[in-house]
Amino acid sequence: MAEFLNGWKRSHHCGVPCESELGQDLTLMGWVDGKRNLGGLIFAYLRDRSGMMQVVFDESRNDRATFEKAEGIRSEFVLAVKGVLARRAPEAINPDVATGAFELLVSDFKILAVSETPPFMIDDDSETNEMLRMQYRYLDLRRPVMQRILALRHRIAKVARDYYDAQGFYEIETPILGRSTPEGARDYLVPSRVYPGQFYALPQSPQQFKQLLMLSGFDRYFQIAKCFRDEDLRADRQPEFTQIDCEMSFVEDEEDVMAVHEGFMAELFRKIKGIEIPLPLPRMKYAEAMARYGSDKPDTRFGLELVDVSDIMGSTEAQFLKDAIAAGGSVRAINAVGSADKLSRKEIDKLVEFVKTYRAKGMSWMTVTADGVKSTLAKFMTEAQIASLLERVGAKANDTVFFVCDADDEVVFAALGALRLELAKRFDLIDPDRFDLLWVTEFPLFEYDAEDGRYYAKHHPFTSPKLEDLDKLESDPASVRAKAYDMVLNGYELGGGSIRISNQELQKRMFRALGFTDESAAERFGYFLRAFQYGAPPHGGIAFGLDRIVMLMAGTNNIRDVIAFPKTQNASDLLTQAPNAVDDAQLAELGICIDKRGTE
RNA sequence: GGCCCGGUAGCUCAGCUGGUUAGAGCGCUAGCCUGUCACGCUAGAGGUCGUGGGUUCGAGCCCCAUCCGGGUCGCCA
Repeated sequence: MAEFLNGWKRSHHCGVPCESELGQDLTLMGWVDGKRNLGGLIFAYLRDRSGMMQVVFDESRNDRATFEKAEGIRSEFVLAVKGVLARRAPEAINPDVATGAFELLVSDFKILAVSETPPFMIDDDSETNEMLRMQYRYLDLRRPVMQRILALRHRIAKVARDYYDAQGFYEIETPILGRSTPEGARDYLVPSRVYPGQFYALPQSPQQFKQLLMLSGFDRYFQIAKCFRDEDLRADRQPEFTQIDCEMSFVEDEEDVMAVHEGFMAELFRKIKGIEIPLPLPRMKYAEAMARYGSDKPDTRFGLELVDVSDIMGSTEAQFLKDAIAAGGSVRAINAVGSADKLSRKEIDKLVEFVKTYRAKGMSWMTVTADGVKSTLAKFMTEAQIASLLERVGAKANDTVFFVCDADDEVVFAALGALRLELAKRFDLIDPDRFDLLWVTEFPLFEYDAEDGRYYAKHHPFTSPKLEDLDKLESDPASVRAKAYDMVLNGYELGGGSIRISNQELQKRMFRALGFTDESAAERFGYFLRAFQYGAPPHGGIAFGLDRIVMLMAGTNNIRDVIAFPKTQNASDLLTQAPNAVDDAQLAELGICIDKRGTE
């Protein structure tokens, strides 16, 4: 049934022909996108990645064999079509299609491939279950919206290559098969056949290699790099993802690095969105981001900022608040302006349950009316305390104020940060056309892990501390700030980086602060530390999440939509059925013995 | 590992307090139709109700277990 092209050459893509091709003989190729058979006249759209063109088969014009063949075409058949491009009558123009004023009057055509009826509609309007879309990803990708997103992804990668090339960065590949590093995310491991019982690790990022490239004198490096992390997934997290990874030499100040890379973001928005982003971008210190937004990746497109009310609430009769503050915590509030008449008691209770998922023990609230306040806290407070509280958070009639208190500030921030986003979603406070870009700077260098009873590097152990905080490295590690920066867009972390430690003495102090002995540091990072003995230039860098950039520019909040062949939340590939069991001979070759009794 | 939501025709869904033969729209198949574009009209096919067990005179609906997909907390230097 299917025919060969037999010398036919495509003259145009389907979405391209316009005024200038009118009256010409064209040859188009593509997929049948719906057929309308009116009897002696058959219409269909032919679709390719550029768009669609209506093709017309006419019993009075076509010979009988051609017309009868046209009656047999079905959705998703692949056709090659020859015909004359004609203008449609004004009343027959389809304003919803880019080529809607034209049509191809078919003289001859070939069926290049037939198709089964697809399991779901190939269009942008149908809301098909994502499981099915992933099983038939090659069909899902035919949908115009998916074609647009992957084209966008290509153009973003192209802008990155052009921009960094123009800035003097070399694109250099680094290994996929590498060495497992103990700290950080869980590694994907690949067994070695040659060394039974030993493993390669897939890179979580090219971090150490790019720093070595700086030592090698390449001065500026970038790479569009696949990275792998064997951790649980989220709507914006996949086990394999792509970074635009950069590193540059002879910089010691964060500003030197940030200036180059905010230029990239501005270029992206200019070329992709036609939006001018004023530079420099706003900078916000980590401490401010946490205090105002309860997040190190604040969405600054709306208000509902956090307010510290510890001093006022600590002076009330509410013992549970006083205890938390005395234990080093705080009471903070969000004023949900104008929400009192929109939030029922039941909905407020739901919000209380919501913040509990962020480890908050509870949440108090206060609704303000013209007659006064109604609150779970009012019984603990004097009139004057209520008045100063309302003034502090700027509350007026019809506002609801929410309070979270905990002995651990992190819990307060996490709960109110999440509540803030939830309220914005609920009351539709976010302008979807707005792009708020900023840098978050001065991150803490360390993170204390209560379970392990030690400090961990918040970024990684090669991140440089702020030089002015050096004297606190041993005495007060929690207050040491890092030369680290994150780029944030609309509440998403788009990328992050740091100035690295290039000074050997400082690196040794850093390892000691992290609880490594000289021996254990050498054991884990020996080759890397040795490299720094041979002349390391000061350097720093950044890595952007390409998937997240595409996601935000495409206007989706699902990372799977911007990856051609994504994985499910359980890290499986529904199309290829990966991962899969392998036969015993293959395992034997790798020296791997799997105990199958436990797995049944 | 925890919590939450979902799984009924090819697709999207409805299915009441457990009660007759499980429905609708789209799609599909066949016929008619020369300006359609969500074509129209007529007729038709199409169901392990995710899977296994249980309760019951009777289960799509209730209970238990399990699989799959999604969201989220932990996790993600």
